[in-house]
Amino acid sequence: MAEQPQVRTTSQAWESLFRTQVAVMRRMQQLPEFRKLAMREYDVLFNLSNCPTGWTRLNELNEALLISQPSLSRMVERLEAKGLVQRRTAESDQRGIEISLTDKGAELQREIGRVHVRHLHEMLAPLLSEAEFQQLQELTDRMRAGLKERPAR
Amino acid sequence: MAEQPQVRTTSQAWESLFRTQVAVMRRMQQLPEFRKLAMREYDVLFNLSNCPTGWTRLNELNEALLISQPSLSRMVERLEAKGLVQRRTAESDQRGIEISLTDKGAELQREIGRVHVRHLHEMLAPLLSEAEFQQLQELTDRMRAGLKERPAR
DNA sequence: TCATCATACATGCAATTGCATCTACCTAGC
DNA sequence: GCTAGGTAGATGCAATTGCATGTATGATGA
Repeated sequence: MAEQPQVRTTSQAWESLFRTQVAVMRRMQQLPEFRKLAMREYDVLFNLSNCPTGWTRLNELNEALLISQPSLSRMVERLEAKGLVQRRTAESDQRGIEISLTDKGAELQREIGRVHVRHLHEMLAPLLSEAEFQQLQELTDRMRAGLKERPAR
Repeated sequence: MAEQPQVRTTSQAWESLFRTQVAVMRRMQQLPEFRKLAMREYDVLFNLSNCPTGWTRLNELNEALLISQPSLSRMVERLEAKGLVQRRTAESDQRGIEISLTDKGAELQREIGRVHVRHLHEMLAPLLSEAEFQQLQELTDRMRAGLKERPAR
């Protein structure tokens, strides 16, 4: 049976993870690619591109982001105005909205995504070995899986 | 000699780390403690509380945060107006500003910090073992150490 | 069936943010 | 010493954000 983690251990691990995220993000934000589209907006396109059916509910999308519901609502409005996403009311629930990428939006996502991945790799590859990155992913995947069981609200 | 990581491995590890950070943050933001002070403002107090000398340069503080320099400049202004931080011009460089917590600011930081750590632990402890959290910290610490050698700009 | 309550998203509005730019100070090279 | 170029923060202003709340639809129970 695995040992129960100490308070110091969990909080220090969290702080280290968090600070690493900040350090990487700061470097990413400086890339010229994010002049076209703010990081947060790209994040929306990216999340939409990962959805298997193509269409995502607004509230579901909101859970994957750190912005408030009204902010997302208006951001989607702007992205729609730019022709990057489409909206429709959900069939199963007339209150709900479903969103998907337009061709133009999908294209832009891929374009930025390629550069994004390339820079990320240049930045991260020297830091850990293949096995260590796999280990890191395994640990964080399990954390998210565990969190999912107890939803945010 | 450790194997050189693949592009897929680094980008997937990053995505997993990033998503985990979002999932944890979303849960933290909902806590009633962050009514008093926005997360970003707490983050400033936290960073100041961790500084050994007590005083931190504005630009140095900025590097630990994901907000722009003008935003931080004004946020510090507001925190000063609330009596949570103090400012003074740096001795070594008359252009620079140094910031530190006031007693009131330090008190508030500790108060929120305690609750913060407690909730964090309740949330994270069931997810991984003691050893795994240590491993996670070790990996992310090394990532940051490696990033530090090649500064953000 | 029909009140009652919950949920999904939109909107008014004040606060915060970022971009571009400005000012003050520092550093180099002459 | 002085000028050119760089760095640290501050500020004007438009855009974005969050909070509180509104509107419409869905779910529940007497």
